[in-house]
Amino acid sequence: MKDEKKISSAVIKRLPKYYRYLLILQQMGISRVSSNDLSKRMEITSSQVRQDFFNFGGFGLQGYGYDVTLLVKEIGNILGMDKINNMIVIGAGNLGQAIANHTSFEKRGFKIVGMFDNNPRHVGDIVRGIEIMHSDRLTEFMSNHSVDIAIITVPREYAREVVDKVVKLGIKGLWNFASVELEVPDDVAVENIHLSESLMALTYKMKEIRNRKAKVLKKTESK
Amino acid sequence: MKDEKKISSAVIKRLPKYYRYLLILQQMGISRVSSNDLSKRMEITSSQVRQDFFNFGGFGLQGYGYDVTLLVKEIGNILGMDKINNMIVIGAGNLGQAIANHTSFEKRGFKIVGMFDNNPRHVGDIVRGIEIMHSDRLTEFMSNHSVDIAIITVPREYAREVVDKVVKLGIKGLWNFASVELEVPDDVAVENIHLSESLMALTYKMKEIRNRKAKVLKKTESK
DNA sequence: TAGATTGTTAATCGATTAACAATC
DNA sequence: TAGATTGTTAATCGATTAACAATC
Repeated sequence: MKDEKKISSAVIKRLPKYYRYLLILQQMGISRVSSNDLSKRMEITSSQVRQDFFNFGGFGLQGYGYDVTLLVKEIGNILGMDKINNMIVIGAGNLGQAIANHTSFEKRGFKIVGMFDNNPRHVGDIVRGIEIMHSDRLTEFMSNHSVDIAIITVPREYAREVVDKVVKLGIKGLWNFASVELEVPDDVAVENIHLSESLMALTYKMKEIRNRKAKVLKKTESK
Repeated sequence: MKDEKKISSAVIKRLPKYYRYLLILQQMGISRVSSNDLSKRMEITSSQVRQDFFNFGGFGLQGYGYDVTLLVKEIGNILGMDKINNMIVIGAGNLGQAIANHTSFEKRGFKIVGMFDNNPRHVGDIVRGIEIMHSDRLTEFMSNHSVDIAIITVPREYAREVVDKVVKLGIKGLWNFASVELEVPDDVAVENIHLSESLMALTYKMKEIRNRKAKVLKKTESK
C-alpha cells in the first residue's frame, strides 16, 4: 500500500473555513456550487479551491461543480466530525458557561457531557441541563464516561495542574483557553486559543488603516 | 521618500506570538535573548527570527543578541499597542463578561470603558467596576467618550444590527465573536473569532494522531 | 583580540496561480 | 452535441532556510 502524500498544513487550515462557508450555502438552500462561486465568496482563487479539493481526490463533477451536501460531509469527515465528540468543561466561570451555551457546537456533534469547578459558588448550578460538579469528582466521572475533549477554562494558574490530571485520566484532546504553554504527551492533541493575539492583530490592522489614510492625505496635500 | 516595502502577512501573523514569548521571558527576568534561544522556545528557525526582525530594520546587536525590553516595545509599537485602546463590550452575557474580566488585556493598554446589553436582567450589574448599560444608551455614550474598539458578543442574530449602529457612530475597530460575516466600510478593521474553526482544528489533530497510531500498529503486526 | 551573533544576500523549498485537456 | 467546469500538470511566485560577511 502506498503512503498517501502528506496534506500540507496550509490546506488543512483552510478546511474549517470551507466548512463554514458550505454550511452557509446549505442554510441558504443552495445544493450545488462551482469552484468559481465558492472562491468569490471566500475571497480566494478558484484554482486554489480545486487544488485544495484535489488533494483529497477531488469531490466534484466536471461540467457540474460540487454537490454542497456531499462536500460538507467529506470535509466534515476529514476534520474528524464523523463521530460524536464528548466534551467536558473544566472551569465553569463566565467563559466556561459561555462555551457550554454555544449551541452551534452541539449541532455538529460536539456534546458537553460534564462541567467542573472548584468554586462552591458555581457547584450545583445547571447550565444547559448539565450540573456543575466539584472538580474532586473529575476522576470518578472520567472513569465512568467516555470523554474525548477537555475544555480548559480555568484561571491560568490552575491550568497546568488540571491538564496534568486529565491527561493522566486518558484525555486525548485539549481545547485550551488558559493562555499557558502546555506540555503533554505526543498522543494528546492541543489547540490553544490566544485571544490576545487576535486582539493585537486587530490593532495592527487599525494602525495600517490609519497609516494608509495619512499617506493619501499627504499625497493630496503635495499636489 | 521611498515607499517602505510591504511587510508580508506571514511575518505579521508571527508578531503577536513573538510578543507573547517575549513577555514570558520578561516575566522570567531574562533581559537578553539570541535568535537561537528564541527560535528554540518558539519552535521555529533562528534564521526566520532574524529574517523577521530584519523586515523592520533589525532590533539586535551583533555578537550580543536582542534586548528583550526593547524588542517588546518595538513589536508592541508595530502592533499598535503604543496607545491606550478604549473598548466597549456589546452583549454583556457570559462571553462579554468573561472578556471584560480578562485582566491581562488591561495591562497592555486595552481598557474596557463601557458595557451594553439589551437584557434588563443584566442592565445595572457591575463588572470590574463597569456598570452594564442598556443598549439604548450606546449613541449617547459614544458621542461623549472616545471609543476605539467595539467587542461584539451579542447573539449572532443581533450582530449585524449593532455593528451597523456602531459603525455609523464612528467605530474603527471591531472584535467580532458572533460568527457572522460582517460588511463594513474599508476604513473599519474587523477581527473575527471563529471558535468552531479552532475546535475543528483540534478534532483534525486528534484524528491524525489516531491514524498515526493505527499505522504503527499495522506495521508491527505485519512484521 | 577572539568569540559570538546579527544583518543581509543567495539558494531552496513549498504554496499559489495559470492553463488546458478530460469529461460530464 | 455544445457548454461548462473539474482534475491535473506546469509555471510562477513568495516564504523559509542556509550561509557567511559585518561588527559588536
